[in-house]
Amino acid sequence: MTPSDRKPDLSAQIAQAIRDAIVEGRMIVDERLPSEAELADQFGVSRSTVREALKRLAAQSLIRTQRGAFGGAFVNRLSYQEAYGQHITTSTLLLSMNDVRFETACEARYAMERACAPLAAERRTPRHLSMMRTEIERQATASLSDEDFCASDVALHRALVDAAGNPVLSYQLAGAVEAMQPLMNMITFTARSREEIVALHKKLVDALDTRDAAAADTALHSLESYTLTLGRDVLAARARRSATA
Amino acid sequence: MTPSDRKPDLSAQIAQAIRDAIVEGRMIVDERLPSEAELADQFGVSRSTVREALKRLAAQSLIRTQRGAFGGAFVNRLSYQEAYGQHITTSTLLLSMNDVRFETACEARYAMERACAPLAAERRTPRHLSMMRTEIERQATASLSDEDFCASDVALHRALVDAAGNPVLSYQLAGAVEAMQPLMNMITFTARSREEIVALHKKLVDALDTRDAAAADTALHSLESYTLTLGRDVLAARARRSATA
DNA sequence: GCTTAATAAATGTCAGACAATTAAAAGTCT
DNA sequence: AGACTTTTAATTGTCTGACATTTATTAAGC
Repeated sequence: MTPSDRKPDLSAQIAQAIRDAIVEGRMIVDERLPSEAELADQFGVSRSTVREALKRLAAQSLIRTQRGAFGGAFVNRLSYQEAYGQHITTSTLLLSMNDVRFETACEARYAMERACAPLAAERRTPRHLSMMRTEIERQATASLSDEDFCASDVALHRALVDAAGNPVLSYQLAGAVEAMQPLMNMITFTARSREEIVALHKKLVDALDTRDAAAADTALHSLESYTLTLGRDVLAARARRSATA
Repeated sequence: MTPSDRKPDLSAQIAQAIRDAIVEGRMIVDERLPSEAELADQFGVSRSTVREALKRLAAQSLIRTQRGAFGGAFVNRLSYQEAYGQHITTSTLLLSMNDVRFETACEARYAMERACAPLAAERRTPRHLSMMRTEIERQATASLSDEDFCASDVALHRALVDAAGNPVLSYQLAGAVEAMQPLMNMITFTARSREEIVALHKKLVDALDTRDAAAADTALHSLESYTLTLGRDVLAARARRSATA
């Protein structure tokens, strides 16, 4: 009855049928799907329609295709790498297209980072610490552009997340952290604010170094409120500009 | 040189080109893409190839299509609803296909839930509390199947996440919580274990009711370790069975 | 002015052809 | 027999052209 529940395309229906089979485990990883011609027969549609369905599934990394004899479409083992990529694309678009407030995204990001701070404090390796310290040094470089500063910030926080040693957590948080980058990029980081951030980053790494979960939590809270202040200033300045213009 | 860097299909290349335009903001929401025929001209390919590219984008909810005169493909505003759906599908598959250990998924899930507990304690409305209490009552019903018990568990935890009042956080966590369900479904909940879980759920809701973030955190910690125990028992039993078989 | 019919633009689907790729099978030479 | 080469068959990738279906606009008729 609603305008959106009209029957979808044949290719969408077929894609959904195969997707269900994969998600419900009726088809297992690396299993070969019937050839396009066979699928066309089975579903009673043309090969073009089947191909469109398969392309939909390929776009979600559910299948991969191989040409040639004994080729075909195979159920794809979804790798963390592929899942990361999709999650980041989706999260970035979700934020940019829905006018998500800076405060909201910032809050979500730091809430999630705090979630992995205790685990990171427990499990961080020397490699994690040195990676984070390398980024902090880079951030102290005066000649760094705002964009590069942001990128380094993301790299540091990514290291924090990875230090928790839980790939599922890393996957889930990658989207939140990376998707924030475009929002962060609109901030102009003054020399003063960079100093402040670098100091807080140092506190954070030192806390992880000494396995002090509480101190790490505090550092992240400080970082959140400071980032929030910076973001608010930018938005306020922008609002003033548009009011006078 | 690696086997994977061979040039992808034309339809994949075209999809990527359009995807870049959308992600980078060169095409804005609700903007109409050229017709399939025009795109075929522009890219110098046939209409079929263009269609396959568009289906890829549609599978990611990046575009929607409308038939008829003045129809065509339009840049789609990615809704939270669509993003949820994709995130859940991806997360579920990632977990089921990569032999993620129960412990890992469980840890990630509760770490993220604890992240929103303080916000939920602050912002929960009476509606959230009553929703959670309704689910707890249902969980105390002896006749409930294991599957329904799990579903109610997910509903309760979903309410907890939503109580944090941050849609971005809700989106990110939906995947983690829902993707756990298949793993949880393998657990047989005895009457004794259900009592225990219901008691912990009550503690959690009471903590939110009194806006006691620390108590909520404690309840979630207890829930995590208890869930972990249940999961480990199941896995141990399964290991015994397969050893004797 | 309102209703209805024609129109045109677009996507959806189909059929058939050929190109490109690739693993297996068959053939050939030493 | 074994190593190398050629052929073959299966399968995906791409193109062309046609027709069906949908739908907003336009025109016609009353």
